Amino acid sequence: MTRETKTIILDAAEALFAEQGFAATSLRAITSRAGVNLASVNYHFGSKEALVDLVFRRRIIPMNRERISRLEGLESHTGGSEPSLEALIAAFIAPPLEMARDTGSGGAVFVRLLGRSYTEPSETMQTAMRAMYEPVIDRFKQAFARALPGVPPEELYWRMHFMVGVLAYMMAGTDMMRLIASSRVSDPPEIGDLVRRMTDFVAAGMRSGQGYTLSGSDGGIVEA
Amino acid sequence: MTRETKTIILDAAEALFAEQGFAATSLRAITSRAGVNLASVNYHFGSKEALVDLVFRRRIIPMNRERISRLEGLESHTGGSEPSLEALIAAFIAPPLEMARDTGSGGAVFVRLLGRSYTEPSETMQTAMRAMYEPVIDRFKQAFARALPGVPPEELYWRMHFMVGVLAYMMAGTDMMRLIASSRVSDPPEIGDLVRRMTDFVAAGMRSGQGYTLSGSDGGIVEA
DNA sequence: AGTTGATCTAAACGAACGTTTGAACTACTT
DNA sequence: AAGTAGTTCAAACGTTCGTTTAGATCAACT
Repeated sequence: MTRETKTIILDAAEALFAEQGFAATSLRAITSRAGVNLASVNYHFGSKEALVDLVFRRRIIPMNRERISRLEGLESHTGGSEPSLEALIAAFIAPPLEMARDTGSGGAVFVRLLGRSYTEPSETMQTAMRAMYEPVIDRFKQAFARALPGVPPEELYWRMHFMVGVLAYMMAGTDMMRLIASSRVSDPPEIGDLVRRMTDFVAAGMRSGQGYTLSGSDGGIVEA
Repeated sequence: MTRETKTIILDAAEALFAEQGFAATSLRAITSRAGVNLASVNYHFGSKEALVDLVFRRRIIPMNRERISRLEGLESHTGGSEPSLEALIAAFIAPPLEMARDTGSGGAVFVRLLGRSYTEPSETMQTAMRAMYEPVIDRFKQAFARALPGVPPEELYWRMHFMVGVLAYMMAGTDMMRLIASSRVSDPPEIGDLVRRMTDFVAAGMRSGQGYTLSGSDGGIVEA
């Protein structure tokens, strides 16, 4: 069956890309893991590059649709009042993290791959990511601006950057600190817990300096 | 001269790794850019893998020494009182970000590379990073625990994760949002500004739920 | 001047890469 | 039963990879 082979290849490629990266993963490794012929990739996808593109497109598009959907749900169900900052953040970060939970359909593997790809420098990857993320970032930026009227646009821009950084790192799941930590804590992070921890952290960061915190950051610390 | 050739190769490799990643960068590309013979890499370093290792070791070790040095400076100069949370965060994030400013000696290029490598999945990279980061993480963990007595160890563990995530993403400098942003803001981020913005964001996040914020999340971490 | 040890050079090694080819196989139509 | 369009297959294409080799070049010391 046509459909099956393509899917099998996509799944195998996804897993290997997440484990080793794009350049380090050969078509032979992919087809071998998928149990299909080497030529299948070029037959069904045209090239390795096109395969990479489809691996991402297949998951990112529904994931971002889910984000937008949750955001619109928040905006319509609150009546006149604005959705809370925490709700906005959760709408943005929960879809990928919940995807990480579903180990069955390969979502978990993809999330790791996506997390790594946020910092992928290749031109192809950058433009592809940009195209897929543009509408999401735009919508959320407006929502955050309404939820944080006291934060100037430039500052908000940076804080959204910071949020993306936190999310990308957790998605990549490198767990640098876990590898190191002398005091090992709860090993399999519960997704609901993680979303809540992250939401609280990011929300506090986004509100900082608005009179909500006691943060006494004097510029003096910076220069040394 | 022995010293020079090794250094020239290290610089060229560093730049290309940052631009394209490890696997996508060939020894021929490195030696060509460095203007040396192809065999030089194997002669001076033994293998490509050993070259990669040295590229990191050369910069990370002094960088982490600087972090520890700033931390010790804080701890000794405050007399009896503990250093502020903001000061601790700045001691951790400023060295790499300031390194990103020095475009002359290649520091800027290395910071991008290092940021990307936080999420590098290869076994070699992971264990190398672990060995270099272990002492730093341990020391800062203790300092943060003293500065945030109300945050339970497990929660603190996650919040340090979040801090590393923010830092790694900014170091990688992918600027996903900048590529997208319809409203372009200040283009070359001033390092001092960035350190302050990031410190404020992370500090607020680290303190969240301690009664310092109005964060309305229902999480059970409420501290008197 | 000549020997020695370190460094550089050009050339080649086998292995692995992405891609292409033409024939075999499969399922379905007429 | 023959034909056809879609798919799979083994094999090979030319290229590039990391690494190795043997000889040239150089600086320093007896």
